[in-house]
Amino acid sequence: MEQPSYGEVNQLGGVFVNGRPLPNAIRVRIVELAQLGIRPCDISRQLRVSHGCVSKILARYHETGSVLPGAIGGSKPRVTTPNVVKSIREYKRADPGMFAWEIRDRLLADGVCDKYNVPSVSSISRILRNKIGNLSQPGQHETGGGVKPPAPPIPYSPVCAYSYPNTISPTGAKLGGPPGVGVGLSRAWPSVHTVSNILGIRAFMDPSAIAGPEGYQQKMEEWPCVNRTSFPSHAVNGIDRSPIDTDIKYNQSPSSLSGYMPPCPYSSPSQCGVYGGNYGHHWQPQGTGLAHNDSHLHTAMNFKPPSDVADRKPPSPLIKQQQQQHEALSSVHSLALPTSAS
DNA sequence: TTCGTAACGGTTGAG
DNA sequence: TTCTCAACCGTTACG
Repeated sequence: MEQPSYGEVNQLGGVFVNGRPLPNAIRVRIVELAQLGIRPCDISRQLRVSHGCVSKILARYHETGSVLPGAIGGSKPRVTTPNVVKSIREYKRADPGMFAWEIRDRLLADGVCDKYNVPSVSSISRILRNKIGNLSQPGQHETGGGVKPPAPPIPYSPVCAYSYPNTISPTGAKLGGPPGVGVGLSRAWPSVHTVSNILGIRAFMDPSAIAGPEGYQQKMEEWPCVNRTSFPSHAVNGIDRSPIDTDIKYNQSPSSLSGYMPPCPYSSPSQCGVYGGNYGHHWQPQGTGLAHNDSHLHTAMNFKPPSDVADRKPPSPLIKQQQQQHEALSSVHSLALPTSAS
């Protein structure tokens, strides 16, 4: 794919990459602020993220307990696994007059599939037509009961469980507005009691504080803060998402990184690129009085048990996701973000 | 003013 | 290797 050359600037002056999720750190921050009682509209203004996005992220968090973006791209796991096809074939063989909806019910009743991965009636019909045609359409293709069923052409694993993988899709970061858009937070939030100052993220969100003299002109791939290799690369939702490191197209070489920022003092899974990057020149959280009090944030970020999710989605991936998320959060918190000035 | 959400244009990755 | 398609993304605009 084409690497995004530039981020875009939204109406609030925030930088975003169209089509890509906000950095995890921002997502986490949105939830943190919300849990601190900050209104979504204030969060939107403060983080310069559209209120729609804030609303989405918070809604998603409330619904799933996850701040992580969903899995982008790819295809849903196929439900017509060889096992399902085999079962359908057996049902049809036992009762050639069986309707697709009956087969569907039977798949559910027999536990071959569950409600999440049971094929649709149309899918079953397609299976009957394409894969078991000689059984489903005896009038046309019946060649006798001894026909050896064709081998399922699909080489996927016969796993029925349908997962809804969520991935960490951290992407670019706030780098400041475009030339002329560098409206510092100090203008919109002049008080030292602003969310930014309270949480110590002014440099993070303040283009004037973080953008170079050329403002927002760097290509995305040149953004020192955009480097998804800095994100957790281990399993997400039970899926080894090690490729997640490579799916960032606008990464950078370590040399370029060091050219913009001191070596990240944080562990690699952290979003040092997001919060560090350019901001590192202006913001040295470690060892400062703005040391991040992550205890309250950890408290604030206690994720809801996915009780409501269990009924909506297969649970285990989400649990793993939340574990992943917790690690991500720990990573974020390990940035020693100065979320509290006190 | 605040908030929820549909529409939109974009990215992504499995098949 | 390339293409397709359906998932997701965040922004914008509207109510």
